[in-house]
Amino acid sequence: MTGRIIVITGPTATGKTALGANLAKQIGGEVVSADSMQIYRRMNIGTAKPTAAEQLGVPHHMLSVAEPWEDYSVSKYVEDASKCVDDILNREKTPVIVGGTGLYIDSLIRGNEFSDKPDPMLRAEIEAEYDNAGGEAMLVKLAAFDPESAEKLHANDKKRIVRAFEVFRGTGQTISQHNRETKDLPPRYDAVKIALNFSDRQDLYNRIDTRVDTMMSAGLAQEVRGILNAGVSANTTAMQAIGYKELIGAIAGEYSFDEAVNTIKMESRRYAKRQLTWLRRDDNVQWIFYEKTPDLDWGLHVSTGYLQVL
RNA sequence: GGCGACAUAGCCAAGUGGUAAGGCAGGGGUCUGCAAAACCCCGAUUCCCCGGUUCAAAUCCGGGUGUCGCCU
Repeated sequence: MTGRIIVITGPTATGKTALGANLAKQIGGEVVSADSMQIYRRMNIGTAKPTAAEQLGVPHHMLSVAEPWEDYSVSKYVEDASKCVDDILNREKTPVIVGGTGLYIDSLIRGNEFSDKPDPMLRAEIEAEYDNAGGEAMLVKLAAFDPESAEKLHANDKKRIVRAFEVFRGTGQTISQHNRETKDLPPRYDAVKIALNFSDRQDLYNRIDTRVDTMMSAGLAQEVRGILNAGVSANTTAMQAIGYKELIGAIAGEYSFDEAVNTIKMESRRYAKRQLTWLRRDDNVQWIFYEKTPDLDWGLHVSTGYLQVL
């Protein structure tokens, strides 16, 4: 039995949060965040995490569920978020997934199983092996047990080559076989995906730039200082988030805050571009294109229209 | 006004006689346990303009133009 869920996604700074909360309120649903960084507590300004006011009294799930020093990943997300979604469905309400982390959203919908337990020792071992042997040699070794993956991966793609070895050595099954099997399974949820974007890329970029300025005047630098003072290491995943890693350098005096702000804007634009690349290959997304600036009423109108048709 | 240096892609920049490095930005793409991450692909028929020397010029010569510096 698959439940009907709604997804509001799109690149950063397109107004997903506002549309998601309003839509959920309108249809009596609940929001489940799908944002890899809003997962973390203490990171509010820089992740544009919805404030209590912005949540409009609608229940929001999957926000601030981990500390910045904790390890978190897709598999944990799928595990936690699917519980939220199932619970909402059991209460006869509609889950509204809101966020820009494509991998999290797709994995949640498909109900991906990341069954094999992670073994940090094994991974470290394979990473050392990669560093010593080099990418090309590792691909040759990989081809011996998983030619399919070896062909697809680039020698420089250390992360995925290491993972291919890790899965095989840990489970005895190749990652390509595992992926093929999960792909063949029916999706766990029946989702209507709505993606927000702008007709003109420049409008998106302008929006991003002004939002970064807004974050700075809202005290992003203070937020970063506070997190560092709480003892969070700069090399955690959370502190590698855009806005945080750049400000850490400015706080350390490696460059000026002005330079940091410019870099944050640039990195955010590049991030938005990658998000669009992810979404464009998905034939199941319904797009809403804004002109110049997000239009909440129009977005609500169009998305409720999609819900009636689909 | 005089002297000197420099002019190469949107930006930075290598190349000083043999057929235009590289970096950044930008664009496109990949993505199944760190995903706001990681990885891949793409750019100058031409080097400020005009003429000359040469088999061959971004490279040498002459003249323009522009920018910067120094001097009156």
